[in-house]
Amino acid sequence: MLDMRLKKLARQEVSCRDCALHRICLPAQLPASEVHILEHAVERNRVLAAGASLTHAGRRVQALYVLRNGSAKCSWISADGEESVRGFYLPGELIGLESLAERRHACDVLALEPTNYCRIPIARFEMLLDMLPGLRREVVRSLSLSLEASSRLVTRLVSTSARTRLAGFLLDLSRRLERRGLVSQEFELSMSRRDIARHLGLTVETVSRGLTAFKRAGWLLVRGRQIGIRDPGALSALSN
Amino acid sequence: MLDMRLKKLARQEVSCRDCALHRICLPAQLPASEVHILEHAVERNRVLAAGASLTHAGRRVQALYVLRNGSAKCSWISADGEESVRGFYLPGELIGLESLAERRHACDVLALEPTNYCRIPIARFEMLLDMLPGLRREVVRSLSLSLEASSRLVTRLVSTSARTRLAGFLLDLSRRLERRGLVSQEFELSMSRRDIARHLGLTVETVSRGLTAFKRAGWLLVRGRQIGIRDPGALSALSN
DNA sequence: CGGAAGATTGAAAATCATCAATACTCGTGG
DNA sequence: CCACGAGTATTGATGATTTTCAATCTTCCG
Repeated sequence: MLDMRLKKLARQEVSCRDCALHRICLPAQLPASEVHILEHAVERNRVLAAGASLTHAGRRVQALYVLRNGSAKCSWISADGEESVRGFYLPGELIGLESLAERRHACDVLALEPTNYCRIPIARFEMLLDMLPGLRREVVRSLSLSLEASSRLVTRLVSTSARTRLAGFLLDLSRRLERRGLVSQEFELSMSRRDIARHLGLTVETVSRGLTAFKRAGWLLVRGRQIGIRDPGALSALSN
Repeated sequence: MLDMRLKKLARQEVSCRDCALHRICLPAQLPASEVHILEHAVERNRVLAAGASLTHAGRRVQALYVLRNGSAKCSWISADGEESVRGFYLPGELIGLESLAERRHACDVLALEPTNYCRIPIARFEMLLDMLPGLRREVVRSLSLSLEASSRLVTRLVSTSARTRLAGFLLDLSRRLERRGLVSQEFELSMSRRDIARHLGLTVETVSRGLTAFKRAGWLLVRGRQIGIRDPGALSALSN
């Protein structure tokens, strides 16, 4: 018994159920029996230094990933050398699903801060997919949700005004943090202004000016990367 | 034998294999045995007048759809009454997958021209999903591809210049038509300039000016909604 | 033919990008 | 501990692009 405990401590966790993310992560809706099988396929406690990358665009997909803490950006360098940032990953969000069909990663995923993550080798995952009906449903669900999130992002990007896009971005981030049980009104941006700009199709300067405008309006507290949302209603009214 | 033929004619087709889209549609990569089962669940030969809608945002998902000809737009009316166009569906593209998780449609889908389509009731589809491993793989693949397409759209929208977005839109449309074995250099836009504008986050006027600019540059033939691509290379260079 | 919706074009105003200068932050080494 | 420097962020001035407003033209359908 004690032996078990020590082993558990040494490897931090053995089970997905002990994980802080068990309410959000892939196993959340899975029957216990399937979780038990799935977690044997998961390589836990992997670490990534800030700036290190998880995937490279064009490389073969070897595994799926889930961050346990920290955050990552998903970006792509186009032919002319410009970087476009497709999005940011928060803990519990499954990484790599969109590359399942093509078998090659569509973008670089790069840690924005020191990060722990889980890794699931793709071959074992696909095997399990054929075995576990619950996992299957969860994957379809997860893909479906990603697609919806992507659609929302499109809606946000289509809004012509820079302020609107910025407000939408901040609110989306806030909502995703809230879902993770984190403080959603006060948080620290892990990404640079440049990353936000590249993500929203704006320039660094416009992002910066937008933030100070929100600050002056009393809607936001901004100190460097520390953000406090003071008037979500006003931001929401803008973003719609 | 003759009886069978007549019946077939009367209902146009009974099998997915007889369909003109069999190379692109969902059953394309499916083993024959599974196609056989799937096609019993498909309601064929349904029609939709131009302007009629297939789904309404917020309504429960009853079925998935695939257009057989014609085209549709996927749009969403935001709180302030503004319409944002998430995208356009061409024949063979599965409609409704992104709403699978939420069980409610995320947007309105509306026919842009007189359209025939297939309908698959969602309950039967989900039952088949548990029975047919090939179908499962195809659905995951299809979702994964949609997600990738959505990512590409994001990349396009993030490009700051209006011309760039417009060029990317036209090339994407051309590629999708080509994949369907249709003429990809000469085609008719089924959507209005307003729809294109709402889709790209621009105004009608900017879209119009962009098209005439491309025309003057000799890259495009434009006569109303009739488009001829003369210099795909130039457009492609712009869109990257 | 006439009317309505869609599309184009022009001129003005607003927004955003670009260029440039300055300030802040953080980690490193003196 | 302070200074330095690189990377990051803010701010200002200018110019380009895009929106907005308005007028005209085209197309399509009853």
